[in-house]
Amino acid sequence: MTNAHKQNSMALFRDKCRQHNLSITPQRTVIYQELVKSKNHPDSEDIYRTIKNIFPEISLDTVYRTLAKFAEIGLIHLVEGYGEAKRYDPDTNNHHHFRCSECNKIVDFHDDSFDNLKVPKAFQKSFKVVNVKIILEGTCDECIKKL
Amino acid sequence: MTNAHKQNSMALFRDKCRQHNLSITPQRTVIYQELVKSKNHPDSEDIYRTIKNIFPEISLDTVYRTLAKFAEIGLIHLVEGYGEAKRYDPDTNNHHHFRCSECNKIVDFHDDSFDNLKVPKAFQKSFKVVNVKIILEGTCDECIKKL
DNA sequence: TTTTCTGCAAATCCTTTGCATATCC
DNA sequence: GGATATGCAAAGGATTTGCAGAAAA
Repeated sequence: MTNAHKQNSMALFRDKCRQHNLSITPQRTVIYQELVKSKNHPDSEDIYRTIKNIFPEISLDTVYRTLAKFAEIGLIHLVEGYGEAKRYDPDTNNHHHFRCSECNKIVDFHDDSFDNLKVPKAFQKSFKVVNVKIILEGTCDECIKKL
Repeated sequence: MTNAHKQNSMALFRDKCRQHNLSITPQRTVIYQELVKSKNHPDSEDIYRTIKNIFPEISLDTVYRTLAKFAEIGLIHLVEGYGEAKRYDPDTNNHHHFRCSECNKIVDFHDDSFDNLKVPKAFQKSFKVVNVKIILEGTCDECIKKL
């Protein structure tokens, strides 16, 4: 996160909380601060461990609840782990996936422009990229009808 | 999976198993057959439930072990759920992620060509796509040095 | 017959939930 | 003061593990 973003982040935090009628508690404040400082896309345990030092009475499930809530209101993003079970695909040919956020259905699709993406040069130099995974997220045709 | 693929799939299964010195057991055979038949990217429970009818003595952890093994040798792909804890990102600006398969580190990157992908027309018609998630998978600079 | 796999049960890891108390607005 | 959040403890779901017997190469 850039410095400009860091400076504004606490204001963003307060605005977002007010918008969604969330109380601004010391726990939430500290959790958000730690998250903004972090560089490694932490999980709840990571945040909990860090905060314990400066806020010993905080509980792990508050961290879980708070991070989930932050993600729900769009203050932060969930980048790994969806709480879902592992799901498998017997088709190993090149294709991509759409996942419906409502019913968790996964639909395959093929698209040339998605297949031919060039990995950024900065990565090719020092990283070995084996796979490019693309997931479209949204609402599927059936769920649109239901809503 | 197309008919051509289905016809070849059992041969593929046997070849891959032989290549990796895996015994061809009834359990593995049935699990792979069910997976090929499936259309919905099933999880271990789904496969287990389906197989129970025709193979009542199979155990759930065999299904878990088998699917993990199949994915390991590249016979099938893991498409959802990484067994990892949920991880969060305080940066809500447009960017993408690289994840190291060795150390699970997640690195942010920015790239215009990735930002400007056009969602396939077939999807725009009947699906509502809210987000395009791109994850590069591979080995990071530090882990390359270690290996 | 030697290696590999399976089934069972127990354990583990991540996460959620119910409830009483404490805190925020 | 009423709504909301927290902490604790217990429960839950998904997955893994250790081990002994069974099946594969």
